[in-house]
Amino acid sequence: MRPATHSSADTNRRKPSKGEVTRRNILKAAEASFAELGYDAARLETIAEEVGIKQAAIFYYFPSKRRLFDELERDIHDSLVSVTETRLADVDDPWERLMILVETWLDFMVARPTAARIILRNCATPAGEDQPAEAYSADALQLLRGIIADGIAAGRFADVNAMYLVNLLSGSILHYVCNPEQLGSERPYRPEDPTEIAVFKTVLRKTARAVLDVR
Amino acid sequence: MRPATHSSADTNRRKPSKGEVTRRNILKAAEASFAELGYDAARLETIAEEVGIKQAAIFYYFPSKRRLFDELERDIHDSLVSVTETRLADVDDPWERLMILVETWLDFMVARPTAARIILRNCATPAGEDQPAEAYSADALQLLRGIIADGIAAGRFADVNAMYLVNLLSGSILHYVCNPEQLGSERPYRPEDPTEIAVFKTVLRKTARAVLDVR
DNA sequence: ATTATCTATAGATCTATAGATAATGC
DNA sequence: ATTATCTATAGATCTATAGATAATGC
Repeated sequence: MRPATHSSADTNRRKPSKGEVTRRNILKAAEASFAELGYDAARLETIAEEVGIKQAAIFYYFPSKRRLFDELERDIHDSLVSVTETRLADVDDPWERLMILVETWLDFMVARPTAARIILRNCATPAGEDQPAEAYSADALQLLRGIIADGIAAGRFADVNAMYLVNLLSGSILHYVCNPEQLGSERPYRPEDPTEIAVFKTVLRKTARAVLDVR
Repeated sequence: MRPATHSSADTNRRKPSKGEVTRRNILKAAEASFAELGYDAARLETIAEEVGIKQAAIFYYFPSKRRLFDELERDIHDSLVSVTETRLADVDDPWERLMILVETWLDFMVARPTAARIILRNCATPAGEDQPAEAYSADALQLLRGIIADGIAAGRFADVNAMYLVNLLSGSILHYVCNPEQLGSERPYRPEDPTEIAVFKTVLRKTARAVLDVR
């Protein structure tokens, strides 16, 4: 028998059964492995070991490695969209909304760098017929595009293709989180350092303001 | 017998022997495969097929898959540094130098999107003991850092950590090239379209100016 | 002769399945 | 009983080696 899908069971706070705990631990360990090594290099053996079970036990919870990965990606993007929408709920001004979105994304990636690495790897992979890579990130990007469109419609933003903002803002956010370890011993700044984050937010703000000709 | 390394032989223009041609074809096919699929998912079988030889023949030219990949990466970064230095040769003004560097990098990545994807994948991979991931990109990044440092020293640029510029500029350049296929059917812009490139260069220029407080 | 390529296959992994067994909770 | 996990292994790959053979160029 397959364990219950977490869909509604997870939402209602209940005593998490042993299986549910294991399932989440698998997802967590998988996220770390996939982020560090990429889909193909990541090994189910290692993931299971991290959880403290045998490799074959993973198949009790997930029908295949690919499905495990897919669920992970789904969770990452759903979480991002969800937290962004929450923070945007009470704000109307396009510029404020844009700033909140950018800061939320940065905070999210800093708190969950494994997600940033997985998304970055996705960006490197051209979308094929098998992999409609857009699918997962579409909602998040739509949020950003919508804000830009609103700002332009309201005459607050210059008429710029949202694509450039996506590349500039979300691209650099991902790099902010993923790059440091790349940059060697010289100045290994800590992306989770609050001071560093604050400075980078200022940089992002200046960037958006310049590109969108705000004020 | 191993074939001659391409080091000096390549530099002096000679009749390329059959082996040299095959070697280059392998590198080219490997670059396409590694870019599309990543190191682990890429298969030597596919690469050989693309070249028109059998998989085992690759080992006549390269001692291992890893070495093949390493040489590729070396070539990508050497080419980037080389073309950048050439274009920078006669320019002194820090701001002009920065703009030339950024435009050169963008042109390079647009002309060689496989390189962009490979670099992007590298960024996603945390540097381990085995992989001093910085090694290859160090020279290119040092070029950018040097220009920023000069500009700051000359009082032309605000005193900003070069890291932010790296994340912002090189990060978004990579995304500009790699992202489009990710963004689905809505507006699949062509990163190699000259008009698109010109606009994006303007965006990058505005960004750099804003962050560095130029003029 | 030397250089380039092929065939065949060893050896190492890695996912996934089958069936047995242990732990849990009503 | 049901849920969770284990052992054992089939089956599919994939890199890399060994040794044979074909093509090239002096």
